[in-house]
Amino acid sequence: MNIGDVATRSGLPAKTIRYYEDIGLIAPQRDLNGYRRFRERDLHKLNFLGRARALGFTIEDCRTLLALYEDQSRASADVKQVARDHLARIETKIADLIAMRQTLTELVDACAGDHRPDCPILRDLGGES
Amino acid sequence: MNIGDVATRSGLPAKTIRYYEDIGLIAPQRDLNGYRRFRERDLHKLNFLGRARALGFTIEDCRTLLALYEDQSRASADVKQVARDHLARIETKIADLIAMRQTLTELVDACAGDHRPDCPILRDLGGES
DNA sequence: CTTGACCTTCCCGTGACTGGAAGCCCCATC
DNA sequence: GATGGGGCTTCCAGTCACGGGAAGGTCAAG
Repeated sequence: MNIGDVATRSGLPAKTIRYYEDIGLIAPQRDLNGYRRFRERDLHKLNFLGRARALGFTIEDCRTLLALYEDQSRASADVKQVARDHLARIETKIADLIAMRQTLTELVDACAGDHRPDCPILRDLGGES
Repeated sequence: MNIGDVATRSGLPAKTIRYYEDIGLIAPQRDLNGYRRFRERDLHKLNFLGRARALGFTIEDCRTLLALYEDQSRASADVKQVARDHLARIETKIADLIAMRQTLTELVDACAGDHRPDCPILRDLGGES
């Protein structure tokens, strides 16, 4: 398979796949003409990466997870720890965003949104609340 | 006031304040020695920016909001639109993160987290669900 | 006069790509 | 055999909102 084929089959842009090779996540072989040649195993790894990235894992998390994936003697505790740390970061982000949403919703609701210049949103941002 | 003073009083790092000047959000005067000289009005703007950023507005949003803030003939509808667009982006992010949290929670709960290699998290990422 | 805190500019690095330029390769068609 | 178009290659630059750190000027206290 060439890069276009695995791009289609993995759903990842070719650019991203090259990037993943650059940073050492995958190591496809090369044809004599210099083209990358991907095997099923590479495609499998790319799908793994795509799923992990979709769950919000960082690239470094992905590197760790891939290594654990390939290590038959891993302990599931190690995997769980990575996932739990990530989950904690997500919880924090959600909480931050919900706080923003709360404030923003209040401000938007309080704003008349008409042709007049008076605006509670700007008053709040300006500290004149 | 020098940059250190406004940094303390606005809660923004000096680096950030210089950056805001670089990109044209503020325009403090200069002393003869080249030091930036901030007036109350600059500090006020910085506080505005700090609050807007804390609510997750992008820098470009901030530029728009600041311009509206200074424009006495603005329409509050314009401000509201910026805030509503931003709110929509936040809602999307929250939804994405909650979906991730859901999946991750299920996977973490399903994982024994012991010394054994068998791991539902990796099985899922590997597409062997 | 020296010390140390503060200020200046400038450049590089972050994360995870994305866009684009310049150029090679391969296949099909005329 | 020339040509055209799509796919592949590398490399460089840009994204966003700063942060780190170097090299050097400035100021107030002792």
